[in-house]
Amino acid sequence: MDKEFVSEIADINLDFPQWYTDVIIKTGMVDYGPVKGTMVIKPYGYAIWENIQEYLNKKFKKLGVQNAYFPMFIPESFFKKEAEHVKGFAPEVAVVTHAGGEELNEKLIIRPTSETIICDMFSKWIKSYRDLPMVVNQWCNVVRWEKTPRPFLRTSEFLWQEGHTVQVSADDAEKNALVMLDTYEQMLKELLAIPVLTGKKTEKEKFAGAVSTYTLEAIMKDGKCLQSGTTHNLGQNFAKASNIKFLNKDGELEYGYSSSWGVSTRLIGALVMTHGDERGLKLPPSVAPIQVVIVPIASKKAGVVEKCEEVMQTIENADIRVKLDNSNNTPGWKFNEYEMKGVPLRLEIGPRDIENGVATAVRRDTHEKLQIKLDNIVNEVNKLLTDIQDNIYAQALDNIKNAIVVTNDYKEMVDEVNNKKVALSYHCGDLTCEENIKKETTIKTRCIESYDTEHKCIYCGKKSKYRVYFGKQY
RNA sequence: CGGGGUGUAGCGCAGUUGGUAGCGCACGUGAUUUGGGAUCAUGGGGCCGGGGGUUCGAGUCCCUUCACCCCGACCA
Repeated sequence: MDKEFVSEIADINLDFPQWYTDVIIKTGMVDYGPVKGTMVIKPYGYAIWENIQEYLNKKFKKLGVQNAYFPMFIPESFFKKEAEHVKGFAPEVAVVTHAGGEELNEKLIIRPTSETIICDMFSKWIKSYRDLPMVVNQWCNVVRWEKTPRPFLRTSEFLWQEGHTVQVSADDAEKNALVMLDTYEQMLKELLAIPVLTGKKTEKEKFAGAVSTYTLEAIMKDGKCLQSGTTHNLGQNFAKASNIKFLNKDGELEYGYSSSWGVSTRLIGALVMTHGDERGLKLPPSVAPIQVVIVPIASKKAGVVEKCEEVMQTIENADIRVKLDNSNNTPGWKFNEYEMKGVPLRLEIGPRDIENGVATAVRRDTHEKLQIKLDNIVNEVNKLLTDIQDNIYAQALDNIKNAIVVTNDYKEMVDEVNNKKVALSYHCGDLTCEENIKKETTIKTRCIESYDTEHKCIYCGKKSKYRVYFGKQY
């Protein structure tokens, strides 16, 4: 075969949506469920989710987060307590009207998010400032009846974690939202190798019922942005709706201040579209279900299978996720298969390698082929995996840098945004800066603003925060 | 919810003026193979998305319905 690889997925440059669908289906991450908008997360996709869970649970424990579980059915009356919340979610909730063969007295909402039910429980548990902060997380499914579903990116039912806290002060609630934003950013960087732009959502786009919403925006290979996580400072809005009151140090009764934050299985979609290439998935080693695949060459020749099994054991004992593919498929088939599945490192072991005391290693990220010594295999593999992880992040960072345009010229900014690029601009956000407001309202794209950095306003020259305008979005 | 498209074997498709349901891949079995998607032999697999019509006869024509995909408006 002349071709270096054989592709059974659409061309990433010609048809990105089809490429995405092909990749997630053909790598066995996901399948369509029988109900519109539902998906079956298959073992290869679920393993990624498990790795995300493992990472976050460790981080959460260090931050004093406790895991718990709340019911998925929410009484309609609970749901209606917070006016903005209802307005925001009503169009997409699923409602149970019948159960046990009878019509229910009170309809049950299937949670689109759990603020209302969790806050109701909190109101029973919280009496004093000594009970605070209350910090609880749950891993669960939620249902939002979306009109245009896509696997991982937008499904009628999806998996996520939702953390909910009650704090003693407005300041603490705000701080918590930012600490969690930071935690997510670290996770995206360290585990998924996805660089993000973080910022505060505009009034129009913030969470229904929140005081402020923070977001992490990742840039996909096609230039569109994907919201990859959010944290919210809910102020006293939900505390008032659910009657969460505590006695403060001065003996006064006060409403609590709450926050909430979540990331979902959408992260898997982000992973695919951030790193993938013409061969398919490209997974960072930290999150890859299979970090190393061993492909035996001429496996019927004496000693090959034995050597492969020995190497696999050695690597496995070092806590590296390794797979030995002893199937009857040809080596070429296996090369293509595991490249498509995004396995970061492939080890080929055949008679020639065994004779030389080496394995032929091929990197998924650079396609670089090198010989590594079998008697030092664990160190060599670990070194390569670390290097691959760093390189994949660097590549993604390059992409994002290329996508961003920093401009002080309004027209240029609009052009770039329409051109699917991401435009960074500085302005004061001051309602008295008329020119700013007038111009801004003509941009119809997602926009987030900084919450901690000061620059000069491009309109009036005053010290200001920056705003990031995204082109098309998922 | 608007615009476009597709439904025939697990997947990808063909099916002529309406006349016995096909091909490739995948799958089972046996053998030979193995450094970029192997070869031969042999075998299993179908309510042609659903419901109505027209007809001696419908995968094919007509009506209707459902599902899914893509592009827009709304959302993690």
